[in-house]
Amino acid sequence: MAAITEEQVELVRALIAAIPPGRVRTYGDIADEAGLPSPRLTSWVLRTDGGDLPWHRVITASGRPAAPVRRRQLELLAAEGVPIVDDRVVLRRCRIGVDGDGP
DNA sequence: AGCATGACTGCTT
DNA sequence: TAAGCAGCCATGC
Repeated sequence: MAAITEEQVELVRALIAAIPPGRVRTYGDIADEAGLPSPRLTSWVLRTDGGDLPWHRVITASGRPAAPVRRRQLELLAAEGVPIVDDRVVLRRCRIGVDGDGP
């Protein structure tokens, strides 16, 4: 029996599904919102149940997509209008839940 | 029971 | 900016 409940997993999926086009969120943000004890659990949910979810809208805090799918994600994100520079997503412009205070 | 793995993050060099 | 290191939690062997 996993330490996390089905409710938590469901919440994670809901949060990911709620991400609007042209916007992205990090694993850590989703984990925090869903109440997961660690951002690694977000990857776990995505990897196991992410079949019907817009997984491409979930990226690492580095602004770089996950390794096994990074090529795919960059293409999908770019198609949605997400600003990408040098194979990297511009989080300060498309990240949700955080307001870029500006440089 | 113990060790290795992974779609991670933050801090330090 | 990039690279290295430790912490993190569930899963698989």
